[in-house]
This record gives sequence, structure tokens and C-alpha cells, in this order.
Amino acid sequence: MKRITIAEAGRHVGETVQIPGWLYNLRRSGKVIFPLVRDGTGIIQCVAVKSALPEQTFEMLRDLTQESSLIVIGKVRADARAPGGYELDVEGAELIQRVPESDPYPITPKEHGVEFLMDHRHLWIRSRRQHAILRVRHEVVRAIREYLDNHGFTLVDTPIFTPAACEGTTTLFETRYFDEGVVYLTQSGQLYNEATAMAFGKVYCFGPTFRAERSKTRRHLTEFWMVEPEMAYATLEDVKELAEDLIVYVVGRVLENRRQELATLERDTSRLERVQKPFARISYDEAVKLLREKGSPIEWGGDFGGPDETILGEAFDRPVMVDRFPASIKAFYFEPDPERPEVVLGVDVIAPEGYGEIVGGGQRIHRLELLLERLEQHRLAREIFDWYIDLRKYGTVPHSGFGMGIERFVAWICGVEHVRETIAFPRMLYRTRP
RNA sequence: UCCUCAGUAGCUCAAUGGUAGAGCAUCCGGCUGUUAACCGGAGGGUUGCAGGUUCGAGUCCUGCCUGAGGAGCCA
Repeated sequence: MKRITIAEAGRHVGETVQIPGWLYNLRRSGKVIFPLVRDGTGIIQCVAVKSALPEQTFEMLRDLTQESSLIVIGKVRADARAPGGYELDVEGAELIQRVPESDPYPITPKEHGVEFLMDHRHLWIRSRRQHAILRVRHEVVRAIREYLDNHGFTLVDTPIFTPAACEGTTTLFETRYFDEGVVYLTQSGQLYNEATAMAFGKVYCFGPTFRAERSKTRRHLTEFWMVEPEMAYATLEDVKELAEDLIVYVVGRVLENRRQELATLERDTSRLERVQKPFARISYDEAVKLLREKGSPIEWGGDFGGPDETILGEAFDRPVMVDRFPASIKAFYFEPDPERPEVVLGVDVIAPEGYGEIVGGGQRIHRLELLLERLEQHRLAREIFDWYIDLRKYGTVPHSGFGMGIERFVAWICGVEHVRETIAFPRMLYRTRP
């Protein structure tokens, strides 16, 4: 007898098969019971009729508790009444483990609060909605890698332990490192990307990053994943095109391959269909003007706050790219605009519908003298950056790149309120468990 | 660090300063097409903690703890 997954059920109509899984829910109606079995690939409604089964099997199924593990055996049948399109007429079942009723599965098919669900995150990820979000995340990650791999980028991952900050030290997690004293958990692979880009041309790193910010909002985690492409011989304009092309591609792949999950999430996909080239492109100056017209108190020279990003995002029907920020609000490594030295060649991509900044990047300083000047201005110790300075001594070229935050991106695609739902085990200001 | 809101049954929530209650979950019973099934019944409480006001506090006051949303900072 063939063992199949629920996703494959459609190819086995009329066959008797085994499906190993867990009891998602159970409805009873006297002599007919309807166990809903999930297996990670989907959920299938089974139909167990008393007269067609040994008494022991029927009673075992009838009294089965939520999330008990079992292997159901039965014949696959197409049925218009079934949510997935297929049902399984039960012919037998093997119980693997019965969840005791004295300690029932805590997550019921009813409503629960945030704290309770987060405490049970290890179980919550079995639920339909959470499951759908994490499948979309997987698709997003796969599409990003597919895109970059197909466009000549080499994956060169960068270290997690780092001796120094990319941007200020206040937001770094410290950790003890043998006899070296304190090292930090990376907040970006960018500086290393600049080295690997000079070795490989076009590179990216993809991994977790850490920010010790005491932020407690729906857009923040202390540990989040970022993909960071970096290109040698590339300018701000090249980076804007790459970001635009990548985002359009990834959104397209999710729409293509994860329709069902987006439906489960009740995502308005028409908003995603509109994510096509070209994105709106405005300068920081124009953004400030627009924000002030819409009532923001922002002054030229200030950074966007959360509400500002929301206003900007909602002003356009697709992501908007904002470039040329005041040098004073950006990190030390941004290349100044040759025509306006007070602004730098940086760009942020802001997602629509209030999801905020999903991409940040730009052109890096490539001239040695300017880099040394900037390090000094930012009071960054030259010794720590010796290897980074070397990159400007040995064949320096204009180069550019960006970072894209995976959780914010996935939150936007899924239309979920909080980034904590877009990673299996979120790390936040006041939560490191489970 | 600051601001706002909230903590009552395993969960989600009710309860004018006057006998702590419902739905779900659990248990018992009923139902041959249920769709967060439904119907009948049962058990289940240190009302976050410590004080205070009051004849009487889940409710009002003070402090603390925990959680949520936000600000700053950021992807």
C-alpha cells in the first residue's frame, strides 16, 4: 500500500493509501465521524462510517484527541464538499500517540491571545495560518536565491561574530570570545560583502543579523534575516534597478507558487499584482515635501519615523524608492552625491500598506581619502577597519549594494500585522522563548 | 528609557461598589454529511501580587509584577 502526502492526494483518486499525520480537528455525527488530518503538506477530511469499520477502529477514531498522531488508511475520493477537493474514506487507522485528555492540546480552533500563542509558538506553527506564512517565507527565500543565482551573483556568507560595528555600537549584542574579550553579533554583512565583491564581482550574503534595539513594535525583532547583494563597478542607479527587479520577481513567484497560502491568509492579491515596474522614484527632498503636505512635522535633515514611512508607503500603489538622504542621518560608508555633497547616494525602498522600509542601500565610498575622513568624523577606530581600508588601496572601484529584511518583506506579502509571525521562533525585546 | 491600554476558569471574554458568569476546551449522553458542526448535562475560580478606602472591592486609590500597542532607534 502506498504512503502519500495530502498534497499528492489528487493523483491517487480511487486508490487505497496510507497518510501519516496528526489529528487537526474532529467532527462527529453519531455513526459517522469526520477526522481532519494534517500532515504538513495540507489538511484532508476523512470520513469514517461505523458500519464500514471494525468497532475498535471506529471507537479509537471517535474518541481521538486533537493533535494525536496517527496513520490513516483509506480510499481517496474527489468531493466537491471537501475544502481541499478530496476526501479519504477510512478503511483503517494506526494510532501512533494519543494526546491524553488530562493534558489536552492547548491551541483550540477558537481565539487565543498573543501572549498565549507566543508561549506556545512551538505548537502554534502547526496552525493553518502560521503554517501558510512560513510556507510563503520559504517561497520568498527560494525566489530571492533563485533570482540572484540566475543573475551572476555568488553566495559568499559573512561572519556572525564581528569585532566592530557597521553603524554605531549602541545597538550591538556583545558576547565573550575566549581570550579576545568582547566581540559582537553582526548587524549587517555589508562591510565583508564589499571585500567579497572585489573578489567575485557580484555577491550576496544571506543570514541572521542582530540588533540590540529596545524597540517594541510590530516591525522589530532583535534577530532577523537579511539578504545583502553587493556589486563591484555599480552605482546607486544599478542598485535601484536590482532592488526593483528582485522585488518584482519575488512577488511574482509567490503569486505563482503560493496562491493557496495567500488565500488562507485572506491576502488581497490584487495589491500584490500591482507590484510591477517601474516603482515610483522620489528624492528625500520630495519625500519631505510630500510628508509635510500630509501633515508630518518632519524637517529637512531628519530621518523618517514609523508614521512617515506609513504615509509614504500609502501614497503609492507599489513600493516607492526614496534616494539622496542627508549625509548626517546615514552610516559612514555612503558615497556623497558629487553634485550635492550634503546628501548621499543611498536609497530606501518603502513597501505599500504601511509595512515600512524593506530595502536600504546605496553606493559606497570608494576613495581612500574620503573614507578615512568619514571614519574620523564618526570616531571609528582605524585599527578595526584596517582590512576595510585595504579595499580602497588595492584596486578600489565604485560599488553598491543593499540589504533586504526578510521578515518585513514576508509580513508585507502575507499582509500580517506583526513580523513575529513571519519567523518560526522570533526573538524580541522581551522574548527569547521558546 | 518614556507614553497609552490591559491582567477574572486551561483559552477568549462578561459582571451599576452588593450571591463571580458565558462560549470554547475537558468529561458523560444524543445525532449517518459535519464544515471553528450542532443539541442536552457535569466538573472547573487565591479575580496578577502587596497594601489602603468602605458595612461591603473583580470593580475605587497607591505601589509593584506581567503582557500588548506605540515613541525614540531601525530592516
